[in-house]
Amino acid sequence: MARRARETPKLQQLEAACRTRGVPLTIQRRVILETLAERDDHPTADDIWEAVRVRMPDVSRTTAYRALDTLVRLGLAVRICHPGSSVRFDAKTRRHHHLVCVRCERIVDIDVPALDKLALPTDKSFAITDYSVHFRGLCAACRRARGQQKEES
Amino acid sequence: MARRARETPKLQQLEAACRTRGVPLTIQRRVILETLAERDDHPTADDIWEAVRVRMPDVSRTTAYRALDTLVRLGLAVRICHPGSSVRFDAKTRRHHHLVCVRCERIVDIDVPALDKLALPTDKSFAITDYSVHFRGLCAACRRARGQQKEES
DNA sequence: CTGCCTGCAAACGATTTGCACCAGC
DNA sequence: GCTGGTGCAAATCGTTTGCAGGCAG
Repeated sequence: MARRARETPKLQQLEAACRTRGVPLTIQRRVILETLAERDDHPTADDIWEAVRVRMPDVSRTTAYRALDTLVRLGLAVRICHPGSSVRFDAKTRRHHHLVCVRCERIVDIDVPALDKLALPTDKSFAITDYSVHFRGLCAACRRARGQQKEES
Repeated sequence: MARRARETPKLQQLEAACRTRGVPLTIQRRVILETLAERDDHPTADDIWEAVRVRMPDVSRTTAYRALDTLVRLGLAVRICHPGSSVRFDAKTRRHHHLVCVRCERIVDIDVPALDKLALPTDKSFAITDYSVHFRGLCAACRRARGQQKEES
């Protein structure tokens, strides 16, 4: 009980990542990661901002956005289900899957018949009617680009 | 060549859906669906608007947005990878999957160990590093709500 | 001490909404 | 003809950016 503020594994990761990559470890980043890590819904940047303000009334919304961005860059958080900033549509309504380039955010269809008949998990509270698999990776162009400019911050 | 404008299967579906649900079938909706159906990238509403304007210079951007919305309601198109209008974050970076409520757009984590070791498809042009499965359905609350107010337009 | 980070306000881009007119049924 | 759709412009919402001061290393 008396040991100093217990370090969650996430915070330890943050410290490590900051040290390794020479990124300043600010209080804001710490609190924002902590807040995000406590939740298992999938909060928006604004949700996080609201939550963080309880402990830290002076954080600006901008900082919440920027810190989340940094956490993603450091690999401590992920953006869910949202490549790019605008909604995308698809007229192909039958089951199929997607390749998403994590760099340029291009999305392409992929047909993998073997994945079209996965058993739907039976969840008590959720009536599942369909699914699709999102594969993340680098498209050819981005793989080439990244190969050149090594580690980009 | 002389047969009248070939009806793509998508357009036939549109006609059927409109008739069934009493939704007016306008030229704009027709052209917008046609334009969307021709593409296999995953265009944004604006992309579609640009493309539609080639054939129909007077469509408004608003109509593109509204028609796409209608097409989704009619089940002729889907929104890709984007529940809600803002980015969501998750501190859980290890592989896991999601249940997405198509009505309230809530996203919750689901652990399905059986799905954690799917074989990654080998795509020539895409270097796949990870994946996750998105299950779509109705959460308990929405299932109840929808049960009551039957078919909502 | 130096540079990156933060806070604030303004800018921006995507999407939505209110209203008058027009087209499908 | 009635209802719902369209076009336009303004409003809104989420997110980004430019700049001056502050904190981590």
